[in-house]
Amino acid sequence: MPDAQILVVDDEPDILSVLVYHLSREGYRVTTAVNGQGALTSAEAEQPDLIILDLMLPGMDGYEVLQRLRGAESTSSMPVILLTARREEDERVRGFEVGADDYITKPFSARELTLRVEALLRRSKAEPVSTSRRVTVGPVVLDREAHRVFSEGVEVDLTRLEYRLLEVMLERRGRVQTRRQLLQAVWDTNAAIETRTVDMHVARLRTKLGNAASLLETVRGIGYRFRALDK
Amino acid sequence: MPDAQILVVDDEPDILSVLVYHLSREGYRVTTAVNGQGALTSAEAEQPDLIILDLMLPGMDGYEVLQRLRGAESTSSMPVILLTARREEDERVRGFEVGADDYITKPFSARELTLRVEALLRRSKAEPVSTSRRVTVGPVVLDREAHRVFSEGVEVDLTRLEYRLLEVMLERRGRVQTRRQLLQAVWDTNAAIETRTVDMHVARLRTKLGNAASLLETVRGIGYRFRALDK
DNA sequence: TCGACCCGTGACGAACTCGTGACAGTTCCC
DNA sequence: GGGAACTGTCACGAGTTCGTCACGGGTCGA
Repeated sequence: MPDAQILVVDDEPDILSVLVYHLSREGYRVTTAVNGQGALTSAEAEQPDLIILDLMLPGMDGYEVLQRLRGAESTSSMPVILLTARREEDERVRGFEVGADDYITKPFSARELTLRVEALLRRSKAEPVSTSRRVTVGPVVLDREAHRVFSEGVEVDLTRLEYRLLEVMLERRGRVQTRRQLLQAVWDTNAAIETRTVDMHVARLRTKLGNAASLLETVRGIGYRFRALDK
Repeated sequence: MPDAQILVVDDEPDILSVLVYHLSREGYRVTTAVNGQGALTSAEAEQPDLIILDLMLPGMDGYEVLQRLRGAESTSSMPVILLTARREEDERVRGFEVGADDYITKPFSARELTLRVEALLRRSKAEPVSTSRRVTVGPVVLDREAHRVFSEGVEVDLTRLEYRLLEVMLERRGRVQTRRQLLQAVWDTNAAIETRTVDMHVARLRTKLGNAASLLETVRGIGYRFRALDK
């Protein structure tokens, strides 16, 4: 975390200054933007290590900013924490679907802020999630070449969908995946499948993973997340 | 990894030069090609130790290049790293299916590049896959010179296709092979053959292998795999 | 020409996989 | 504390996949 640069985007001066204050005190370099256009420009130009983005902005709202960030090559994998007053699940779901990495609801404590910032920075530094023929997360090993999976050293026998589901969850470890996202990633095209079916497969996968099942966490109201274990 | 020769295939001058720069600096001999035809020719002529292949090429694209490499005897087991900007899963899956050994997504760091190159060279050196006169995996011995096969010390009499199928499975032991891959490897050219026919030959091969048949595993929904018994 | 062998395909049953409804357990909010 | 929303688990039927059998066409040598 030392010397990381953070872009804070918020149009309310009060909140902006609170954010800047806390983050600066923790030793981060902070830059700011007060609207969507400025956010995009700064993100592109300064390549910050993390962005904190308010959803409610004049003109272009947070979703659109996020969507555009994800669309551009140079910012597509930039860690983003969404900031919102709304507790609505729909909002959060939409946020994760558009590609948010984490979420903070107002009002928030300084401690919550820094914890989330640290966690996200650590995570994105840990692994430039890329595709290799073998993925290891804690006690879980997935070997793409052999198409085999081990949990705590023991081979586990997975069906095609279970394997695929695990593969996706491991690749996107640390990030919440909505049921819809999982459907899209695991079940090819927009299959006409109940989102509840995902739960079923998660359950089956968990029983087969044994003790490691606890790493596959439920995020109530949103979806699932495979815990990212930093080394 | 000292003195290994690498063939880099990319039509974009910028990326090509970056690749050449980094690889040369690491001490590799580097040759280049800017399109599919040139890649095939160079691979054939220079027998590089590794190929880095961009997916997006003018004319013949990376998949086709890879497919042709895998189809020709002298290049069929050449280690290939695919290079792509696309993060899509489909692309990756397709890449592995066609026979890529690894994958790098743009943008990549110099470090990631050299790590993957080293890993792959090390790996392919470790298992001198092809053209050794004799392949032994557990109780199964295939003697290329004598064109004979033994299972648990007993000679087994195989037909031409059975022999070829076993040979391919042994060469690629530990890796899942889809029916399509097997068709391509065993039945030369894109024969118009039902994929189910592969099953039939696997079954025939199994009965002849006796107890060793259990090493030739079915991976439901995917294909087959010969269990790798590591020394 | 004939028989022996090899090979590709269709058919079919067994085993497995998967999606869904139902219901119980849990969590969250008021 | 009570109710609503959400999640875990069970059971079951439909669909898929795979192993095996049977058969017919093709090839090759005698």
